[in-house]
Amino acid sequence: MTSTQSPLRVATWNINSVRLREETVLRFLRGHGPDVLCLQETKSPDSAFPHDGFEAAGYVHRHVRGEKGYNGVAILSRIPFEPLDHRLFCGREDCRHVAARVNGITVHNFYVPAGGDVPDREKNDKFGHKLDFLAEMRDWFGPDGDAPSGPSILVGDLNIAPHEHDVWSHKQLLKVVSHTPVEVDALEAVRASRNWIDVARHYIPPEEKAYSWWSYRSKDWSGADKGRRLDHIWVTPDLRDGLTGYDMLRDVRGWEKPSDHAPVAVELSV
DNA sequence: ATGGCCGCCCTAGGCGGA
Repeated sequence: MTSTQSPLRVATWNINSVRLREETVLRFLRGHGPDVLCLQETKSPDSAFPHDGFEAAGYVHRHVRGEKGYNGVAILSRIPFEPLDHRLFCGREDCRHVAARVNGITVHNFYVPAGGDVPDREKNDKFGHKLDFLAEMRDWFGPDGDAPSGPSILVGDLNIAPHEHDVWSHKQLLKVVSHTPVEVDALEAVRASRNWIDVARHYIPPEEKAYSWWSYRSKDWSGADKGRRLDHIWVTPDLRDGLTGYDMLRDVRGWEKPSDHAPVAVELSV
């Protein structure tokens, strides 16, 4: 029986190639020191995952699911965990989910499909895939689904910025994939499936802008600040009273050769 | 105010990202 009162810190980061940015991840681990780091878009087959550097940095527990070139998720931890079975979505073998049980808490790491350019499933299969993926998540966590029960944390690049101030311009992004009402509704249905708490908005007032992603295309990403909050940390209501902190690590987006996503992190006392 | 930028792949233009 695990019994701790020490804080558990969990971070999530779309790293956009873990092999290209191994040193960047190590810099983050040394500086921020989360207990658990969930990565998305590792873009690495498992046989080529850069285990050695993370091992040396103390993240000796790892659960990785990668494929060549696309997608890929991983959980790195300096505390022991029980690897859990991943779930396949939309009948595909792609690597968009991985899970583990840490100190009695189930941690789900997701990379939701981006959805392509056109927000219409009749014209764009990728958008249909995104909506179908979200519907399967909703059903899996819902009353008739068989997702693991008990205290849980759901993190990842969910590729949707749900609230008005999760994007730089609500009005200008209403028809842009990541902020369309149909996607926002689909994500809300996932959230409602277990009454997940959106930890960022638990701490940040709704009228305050909050972003985790800025396009590579902007010459001055920070000055222009046309971001979106695509990366999320949700917890089940039984963990609400354990929440002790939340961070969006914007500075990391400004490091040398950065990912276009910044890490976000939660701390809880469990 | 939308730009055009990244990273990947049986190395070079095409795909996916969002």
